[in-house]
Amino acid sequence: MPRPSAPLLPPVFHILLALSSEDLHGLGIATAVEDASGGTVELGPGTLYRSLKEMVRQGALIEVSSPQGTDPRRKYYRSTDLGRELLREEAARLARIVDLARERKVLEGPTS
Amino acid sequence: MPRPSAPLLPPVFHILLALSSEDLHGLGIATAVEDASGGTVELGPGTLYRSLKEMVRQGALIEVSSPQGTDPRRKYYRSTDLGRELLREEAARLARIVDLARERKVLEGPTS
DNA sequence: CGTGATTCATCCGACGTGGATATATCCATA
DNA sequence: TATGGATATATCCACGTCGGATGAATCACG
Repeated sequence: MPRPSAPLLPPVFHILLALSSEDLHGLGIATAVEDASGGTVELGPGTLYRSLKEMVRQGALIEVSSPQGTDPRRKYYRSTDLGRELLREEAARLARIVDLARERKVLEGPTS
Repeated sequence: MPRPSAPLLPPVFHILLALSSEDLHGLGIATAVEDASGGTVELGPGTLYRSLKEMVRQGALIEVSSPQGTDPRRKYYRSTDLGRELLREEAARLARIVDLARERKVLEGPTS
């Protein structure tokens, strides 16, 4: 069971971020997360479906009817107000950390 | 054993960030991380000392002599070039994610 | 001195992760 | 329309990480 408010679990955060712009189904979320992060974030099926189930139970996501013409096996998900709120808080938390890193000039250095 | 390049473990990242501005000893790092993150990141002794040992082994940190007048039991650590490089990469990775969140306007919403 | 606080360190239970695996069903193609 | 590969959801399990509990040494202070 995830923690109440504290830092969002990374998979949950990335799922919410993927769903911030459009409804997606399970595997669609996985690939969206994968290439939105440049391949640095991996979402195995175990983590994926476990997270989705838990997020629906928690009220961060709802399942919506599949768009016409798509594989009927797909289950599409949409972020709720709660989901957007959780995402916003976590993004703000990360933003503060990145700002701190900027203040300390840790982002400067060898141009990779 | 940590993964090769992939996302830094959060504790390692926060330790490197804490050491980016000054040399600190174990417990000093823990408190620095705690309040730099506004209390959202906790560093238990288990995670702390395990991480420090591993980071020294890996070459991300070195132990330095304690400043004069401080508790001699304290072991002070300093970030190495490798440590700064790892920190820079991870900070850049987080910055990309935050930027993506900004593009999607997820940071806007109820003024908390 | 001696008592409580500080510091480092290790151990262990709890939990999250992602791959392996299972099952069903869709789609392409012949 | 039959068949095989791809797709999709779902569960299970081994592994790794996390942080608290605990221990031991030593410091500061009355």
